[in-house]
Amino acid sequence: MKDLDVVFKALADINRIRILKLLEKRKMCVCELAYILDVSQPAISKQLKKIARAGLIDSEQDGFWTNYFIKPKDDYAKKLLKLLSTWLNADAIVNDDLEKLKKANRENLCCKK
Amino acid sequence: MKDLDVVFKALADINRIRILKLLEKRKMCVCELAYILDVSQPAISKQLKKIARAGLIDSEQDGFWTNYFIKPKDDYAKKLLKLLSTWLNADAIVNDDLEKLKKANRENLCCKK
DNA sequence: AATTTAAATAACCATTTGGTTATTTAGACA
DNA sequence: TGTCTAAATAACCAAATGGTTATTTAAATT
Repeated sequence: MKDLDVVFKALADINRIRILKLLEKRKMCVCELAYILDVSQPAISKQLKKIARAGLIDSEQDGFWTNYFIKPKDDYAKKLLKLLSTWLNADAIVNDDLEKLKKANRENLCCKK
Repeated sequence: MKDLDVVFKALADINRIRILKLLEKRKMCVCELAYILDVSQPAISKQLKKIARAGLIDSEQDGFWTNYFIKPKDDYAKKLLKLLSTWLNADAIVNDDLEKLKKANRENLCCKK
């Protein structure tokens, strides 16, 4: 039982949903997400940790950066992420985020200052 | 967007999940749920309100009692409740609750004191 | 009309949540 | 080796959560 409520909790926040909708498109690093959601880097780190603990995402080192990506670890995660991928695709906030994502450039956002 | 995170929030609590797994079996009144989950009547009322606002359940008057029952109001609710119905059917807590449900008798639990 | 009973609401409290700024950690490269 | 830089962690805070007890509301019965 414990596991399932952890997964639902991971999905029960607008910013975490926004993160997941972004990760549907591609791997992303912390600073890109912080830029797009317009919250601090530690806030994103904490949210990612919560999503990761729930078994929805994983991460890998990539040079300077840590890439986070969708990686469902069990049936709960698999089914819920699949559902989520069918939802919010016409949502205003999500689409604004995706617009911002197109312009986002890791090298400019993070390193250069 | 707002709607979806409200639905996930409604599912993001063990006691609310337990309530929904019970309502999968049959309509129930507040005092039956309070007895089975072993929390106070107002606690159940609050949880039910949260689940109802998320569009997962509805209620109807039945004599002295108010019956609550599964009633998904939109696609979010429909799909998530369907998933939930396939999960936790071997869960210890859920099965204990269902055992207790078999013995639960509205007339004895509520009215008689 | 008065009484009884289930459920809702109010008031309260401890814990959790989700953000912030400041600091530490660890990988990449000069 | 020493210096950058991205990400993690620590410390903090206001708001939300989920429970409690006490009280109010509203439906059903006498």
